[in-house]
Amino acid sequence: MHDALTCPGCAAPAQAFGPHDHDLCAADAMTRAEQVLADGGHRLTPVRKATLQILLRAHRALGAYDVLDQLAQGGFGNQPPVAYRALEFLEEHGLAHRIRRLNAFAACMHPGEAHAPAFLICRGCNHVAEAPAAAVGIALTQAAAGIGFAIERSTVEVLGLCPSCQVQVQVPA
Amino acid sequence: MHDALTCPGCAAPAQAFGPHDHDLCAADAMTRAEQVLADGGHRLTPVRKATLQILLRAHRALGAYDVLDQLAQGGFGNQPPVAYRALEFLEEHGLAHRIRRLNAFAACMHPGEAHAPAFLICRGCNHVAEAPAAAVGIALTQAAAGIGFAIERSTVEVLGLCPSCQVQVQVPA
DNA sequence: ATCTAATTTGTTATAATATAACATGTCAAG
DNA sequence: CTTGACATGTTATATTATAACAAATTAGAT
Repeated sequence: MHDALTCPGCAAPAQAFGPHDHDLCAADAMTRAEQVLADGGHRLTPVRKATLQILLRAHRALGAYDVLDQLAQGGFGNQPPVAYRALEFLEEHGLAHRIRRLNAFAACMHPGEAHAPAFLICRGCNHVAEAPAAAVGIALTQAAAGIGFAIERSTVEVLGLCPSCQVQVQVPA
Repeated sequence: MHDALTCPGCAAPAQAFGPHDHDLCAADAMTRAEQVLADGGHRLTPVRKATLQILLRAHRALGAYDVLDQLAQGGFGNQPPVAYRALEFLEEHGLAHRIRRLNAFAACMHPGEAHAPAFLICRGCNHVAEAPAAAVGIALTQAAAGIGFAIERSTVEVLGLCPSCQVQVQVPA
């Protein structure tokens, strides 16, 4: 059910939906994750590290139970809270993103950098890409400021068709 | 669990989180809903109408099972698909919005008008307001166009504190 | 070193949300 | 007044998520 591929921020925008060397863009993510956590005085424990590695290796958005299966295979607990806790921890610290439309989670490829992620979800190939959405964040902040609302977290997700699927797939999922 | 108040588009932006006469702004919604559906050759059947009325009267975001309870009390079926089908129908036709962060649904107060809704969810008082987000839509469209992605539906939700809760509530939910 | 307090992990159980599949009913067009 | 499309009802189950508590581990204080 969860076959949504993703590599947010992994390539330049123009290549986000194209092929690229995921190992290269993911290689550094773990290191930076450790830095981010160390800076904040938090720990990248075994389950958390394994969870992040699962997301990084998957190179796509995974459901919590998909992650749980892989954690269990790795010798960790096999009950839902094991996965949910690790995923929530990663999200809290900006190391993973939750994609609500898919009930799924994806590794963040540029932890530490402030960013309000905007996800482009292709209903043709199920790829998920993170768009350069600084302008979106600014527009949102301004709209909120207009009525005195203080934004803390944002969810920006769009569903549509990526370039290649615009040619091949025209039927709604 | 679902006590998220909402009245999207019901008042001017500055009053979105303030008091206002909901009956006035909701009064017209049903009429416009009927027009929108008639124009498209669709039917506002009893369950659908009842569902929309439930959302309008609630004046807030309701979970599908909350809606279902009220439908059942109104003599309709009491099984989940009854509510989900009506809610999905309303959403498809722009008469209701799904708020994914809350797993909830809210009536749209200005059906027919093209709009990519942006919701402001206050974690203090659970109010939900729809922000004037034309700029957000434009920014999203441009970001997507930059990589050739064709947007079909968008989800824009932010969590934070509304003006009054910024004074009273400072503790995360 | 080792005690203590806080954090983390594991487990049990269950809650909350959502959909598949099929039977029945309704409605409008021909 | 029949037929085909659409809508509703129902049964059953799938999927996603959390509450509550026990056991283990870790970091810091002494």
